[in-house]
Amino acid sequence: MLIREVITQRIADAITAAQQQGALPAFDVPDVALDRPQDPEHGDFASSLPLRLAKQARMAPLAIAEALVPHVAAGDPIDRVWAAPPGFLNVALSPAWLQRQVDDVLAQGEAFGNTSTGKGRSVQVEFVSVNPTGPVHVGHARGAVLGSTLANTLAAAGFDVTREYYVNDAGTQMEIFYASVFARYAQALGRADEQIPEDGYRGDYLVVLGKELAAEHGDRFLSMERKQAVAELGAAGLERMLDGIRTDLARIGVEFDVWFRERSLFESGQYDAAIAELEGRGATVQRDGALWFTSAALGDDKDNVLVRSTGQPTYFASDIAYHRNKFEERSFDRVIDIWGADHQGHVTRMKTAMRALGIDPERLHIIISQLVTLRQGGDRVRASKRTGQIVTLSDLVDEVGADACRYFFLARAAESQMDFDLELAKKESGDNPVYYVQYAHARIAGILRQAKERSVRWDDGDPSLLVDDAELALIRKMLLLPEHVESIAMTLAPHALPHYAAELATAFHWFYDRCRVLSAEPAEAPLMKARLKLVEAAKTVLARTLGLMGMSAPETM
RNA sequence: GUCCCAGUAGCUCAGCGGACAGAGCGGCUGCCUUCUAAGCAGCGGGUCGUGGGUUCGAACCCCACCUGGGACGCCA
Repeated sequence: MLIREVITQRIADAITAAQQQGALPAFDVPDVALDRPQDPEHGDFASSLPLRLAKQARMAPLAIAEALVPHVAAGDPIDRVWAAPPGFLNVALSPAWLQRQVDDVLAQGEAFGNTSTGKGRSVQVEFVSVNPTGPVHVGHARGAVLGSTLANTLAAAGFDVTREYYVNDAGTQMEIFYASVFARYAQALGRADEQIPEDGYRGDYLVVLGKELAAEHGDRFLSMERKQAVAELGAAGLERMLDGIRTDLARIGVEFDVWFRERSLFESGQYDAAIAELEGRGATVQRDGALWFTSAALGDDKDNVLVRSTGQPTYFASDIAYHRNKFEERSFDRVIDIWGADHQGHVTRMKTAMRALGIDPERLHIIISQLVTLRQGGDRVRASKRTGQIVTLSDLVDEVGADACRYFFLARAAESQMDFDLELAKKESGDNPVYYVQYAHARIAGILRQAKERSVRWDDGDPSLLVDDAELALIRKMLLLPEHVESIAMTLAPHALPHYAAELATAFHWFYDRCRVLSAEPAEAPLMKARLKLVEAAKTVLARTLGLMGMSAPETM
């Protein structure tokens, strides 16, 4: 049970008790609305409940707060409860309880930070899903980092998480891709007359791919029947593109449990079944030779084509089948999609489609990750594939490294457009928040390393000796991790994590500056051992936080 | 024209119904005989885009407008 839940319950009980004894009039007990006040003067927790209750109770807010104080059960973990103008109820945790949490953190080890929020419910996080027609660029990378961190955090919060990449290996764009691959392959074999289609993929990476395929397969596809050659060579090209995408993503620690093929929806009949169900529910109409989803009648701003007059299904149609598969075939309790800003217009119609299929759209959470602008000094480079200026993920990792890449992408809310400052990310100094956080971990590791070299044992250390403000502040900060995990699982906004990591590092650096840990003085041995416990616990929490963010926790720097 | 996102310190961004609006970078001052100064402490810096409204209380909710970005295709 999280400490905030304990406090919440104590206050709720206090209201009931106060009412029973006539100190407060009768009314329904609302949510306690517990805050973590910014100012330490206001305690560890604060409730503005009395302010909200004033009208209902017909009492002054401060009087309500004062009436509640004597009814909040005293004793661990609460040290003090008091009313503060204009009507807050403040709660301070007891130092003794805080000290004991050090042993608790050590006992939990790598599991510290876990919560039972998810209760084992299943959640799928589908992210990146870049069309395998080109390399991963920095805009996709933001979604990749966001998705993997969200997945890590949801797993920590007790959800059964599936990380999934949707491979668009069907549809018109792939036909164009296959034709482009074939042209580059033929060109690599000296056939200058083979041209990239009008709207084909012209990136240099396909020239390279064409040469590789030519080297591997020779000219046998040139003598084959054209249609079959394009299909077979295209399939080989697709797998190579996917390998490249997989490799690029692995460099920033992004991995998937499932690579779901769009084609499988057609092969298994699930696509037909989804369309048939929409038709059966009366959500479609034939018009101008095409099959339309009548989304306008369901509240969307317009209808959308499902099957073109050519008989070709649209991307939207197979995506509906895909989402039906997530909810119906695989029964995920929740589904989280992370899409780029250019898919924003797709959100409403997908939710509308779910409703048309009888699936509660509330189970589908779509996060739109906004554009990334790369900045190098004063110069700005738009990171968008369609403007022609491709800045690949691979280039970015070469430039700034995986950890900086992850930290900077994570530090911004998904819905905010962001600037990625390459200069700052590359700086190997404390100006760079990445190093600031990792340096704290390396400093901790250094202390523990030296303690071991001196054969110091600290498993019998007594945390009740930790009374310095910096020591208690560090403990308090450590204990916030599970609250952040829980909150991120609800808000799906992991950008709180890097901010928390920086705060935790600050708390440690302050402690480090004020409290010497290692000592050769026998008289100081008990305090040293207590501090070693604290330091080890801090290392556990910092490493876990970095782990959730997919970043490394260096032993030395 | 319609829809979505953003507008908070010189810059990049947190905060999104409560107690004097925060951090990092940049600027200025101090602090290394002792566990890594990739650190710590301090100073300076803001009509929270504008105008209304709701509320005991608004950066946060509602309405209108302004600015920037994105989306409005039988592309994905």
